[in-house]
Amino acid sequence: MEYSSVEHGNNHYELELPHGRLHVFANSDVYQTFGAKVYEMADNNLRIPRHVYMSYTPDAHVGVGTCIGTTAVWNMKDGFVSPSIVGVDIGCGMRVHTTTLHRRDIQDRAVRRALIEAIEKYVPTKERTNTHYADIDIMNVVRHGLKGLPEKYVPQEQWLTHVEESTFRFEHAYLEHLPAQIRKYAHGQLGTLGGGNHFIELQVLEIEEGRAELAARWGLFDGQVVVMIHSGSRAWGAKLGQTYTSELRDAMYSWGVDNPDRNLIYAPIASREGQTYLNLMYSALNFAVSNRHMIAFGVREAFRDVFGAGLEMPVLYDLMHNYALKEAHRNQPMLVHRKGATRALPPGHYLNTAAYKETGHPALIPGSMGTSSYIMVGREEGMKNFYSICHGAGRARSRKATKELVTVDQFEQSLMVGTDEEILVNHRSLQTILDECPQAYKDVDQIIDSVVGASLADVVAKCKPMAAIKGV
DNA sequence: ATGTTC
Repeated sequence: MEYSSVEHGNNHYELELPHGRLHVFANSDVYQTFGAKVYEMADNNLRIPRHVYMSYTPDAHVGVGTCIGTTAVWNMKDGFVSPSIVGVDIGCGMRVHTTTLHRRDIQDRAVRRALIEAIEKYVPTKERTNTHYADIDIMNVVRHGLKGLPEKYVPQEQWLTHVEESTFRFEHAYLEHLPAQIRKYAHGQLGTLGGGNHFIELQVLEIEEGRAELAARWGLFDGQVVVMIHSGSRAWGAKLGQTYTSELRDAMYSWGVDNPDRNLIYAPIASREGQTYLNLMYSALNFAVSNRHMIAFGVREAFRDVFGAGLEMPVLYDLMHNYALKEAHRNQPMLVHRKGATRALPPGHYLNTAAYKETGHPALIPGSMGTSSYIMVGREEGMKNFYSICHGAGRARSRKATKELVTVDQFEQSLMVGTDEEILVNHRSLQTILDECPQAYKDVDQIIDSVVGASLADVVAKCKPMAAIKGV
């Protein structure tokens, strides 16, 4: 594929692909790692008519239909919505809770082991087999998000306000078109972690130099113990994604729409099919934010078992990296798809939730197991990328290739097993989660350097992992 | 990522 490119400096490249313009944000080291496949994929996405904007963040890598690390924007009035550019794990996102604990309070591995076991008791990775949360009406949750949860599951008022959205509003009449069987696992899966790259980590903060004031305003301090959660909408979103990928594929066929990639699915926002997907997608976002809320509720129970019932765990923030949101940009209503891309709004931006209007909100960026995660804040210059930054390190190689390349021994070494610095894991053997080892991912520090160098966001704190809980 | 199924 032939294309020309312009280097703007500031880790910003502009590529003229056959079907349109792609912006790439990466430092030169990361930029050089992008192969032909990600550009081919971008070009297929650029065939979707009337796109306003498309970009890759430095964590971009090949996904189904669309690369993970894509921001893609259409005008609401004549644009398209794509289940492929939302991704299969609708509403997948990050959440951080703070504590008053200091690193020294969990340095003892017996304490960390107790926390891991307590968390596993309250937060299953697959589904609950007991009758917990019988008073939660799952249809209320998918309609109203956090506001559909009984009050007793809201430990502090700020659990409802320090989130990207507490309720994603949509036309509830579309619930009539929910896939058959979608309710089957929903209740038993609320407040459960899931598998793959999803995790709960105990981390310790290192406040970035010169950022103590903002950190303090957010309730963060050096050496603080925090809990980072990465999970999504479980089977609810997966089922919706599958069903509507297939329905929209049929519609594309009937309209005679042709794309070289038959895994790239899209429909006009105004079409019946587009509207059905878009509305039901918001039910998955409500499930996802409520799922992370209930996971956090379980983590809080676990911490109280270990440290006493006086302990509170305020939420720092909860935000997503797989969705399509209606946002006003350039005085126009736009549909902003973020597939493995995180919104990072600057101080004062109107889209900020009230609690973070003045400072901008924390943008939560996970690393990989054994490497740091980051808490960042957006910059005004981020406007050039519709306020999107990376969603994490980004995969460097497939799960299969990772298992062939990396040994359990190497994985153990990267977790410093057997030393005082060991990062504890809930799994007895690392073999089952070998495809989640740090070697499967790009170097997160290079990704963060790319984002900072592009003036999209700044680092507020680095989060060092002390213990990790993973599903399979 | 997901539950189910060859």
